[in-house]
Amino acid sequence: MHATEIHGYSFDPVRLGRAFFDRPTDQVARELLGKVLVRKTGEATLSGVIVETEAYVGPHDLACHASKGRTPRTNTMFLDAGHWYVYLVYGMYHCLNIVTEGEGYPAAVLIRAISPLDGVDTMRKNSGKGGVHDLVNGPGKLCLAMHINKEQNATDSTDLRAAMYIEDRGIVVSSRMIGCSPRIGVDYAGDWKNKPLRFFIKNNPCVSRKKSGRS
DNA sequence: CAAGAGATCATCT
DNA sequence: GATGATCTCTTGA
Repeated sequence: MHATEIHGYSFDPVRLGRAFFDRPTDQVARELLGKVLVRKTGEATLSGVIVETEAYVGPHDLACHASKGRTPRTNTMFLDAGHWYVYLVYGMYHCLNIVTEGEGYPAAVLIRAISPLDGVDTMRKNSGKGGVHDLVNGPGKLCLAMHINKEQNATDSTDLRAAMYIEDRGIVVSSRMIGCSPRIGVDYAGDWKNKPLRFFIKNNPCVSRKKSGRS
């Protein structure tokens, strides 16, 4: 793939390996900002810079699916770090997560929004509509545009043959560019609904538009 | 602009 | 039988 160039300085992309994801979930969620999600389908390569994430930190986190125990669905979150966890919400939209921390410990990061890089035309075709900024600014829309579904569930992003993975292209996101808020859509989660576990790049036009802040 | 409803179904009780 | 880690559209101030 092409190297990223910033101020004449070229950076060769590096695919993130298991060690990156096998760390505390909130830290992984923060550091995923600025990394690049790459999705290869038969017809195209789609990619974008991750600009919004949420951490679901373990079985004690009442917003985390795994707080209900190990079931056929949540089993994916118990896999080793770096696996994809994809599920259907509201009978209609898929959500893309990447498993974090060690095998047997259920936690993951929800990828909520990206800023498109490659394959914008294909994304628009998959979505059926939308301007560049409205294509992938939300977990459901992101999966629709990038043609992500349960076929990717429980696959390993760190496998060299993987059709979907995350790479570092040398984009630097300093801590003062990062905003933080409660997670979205988890009002049922008791004490956990207010925990600041949503992370986003401040003032980025591709961050999903919903309560508590784009700034 | 904010608030509310409806779509729609896999998953778990 | 109830419930969502969402999104879009409609209503009303």
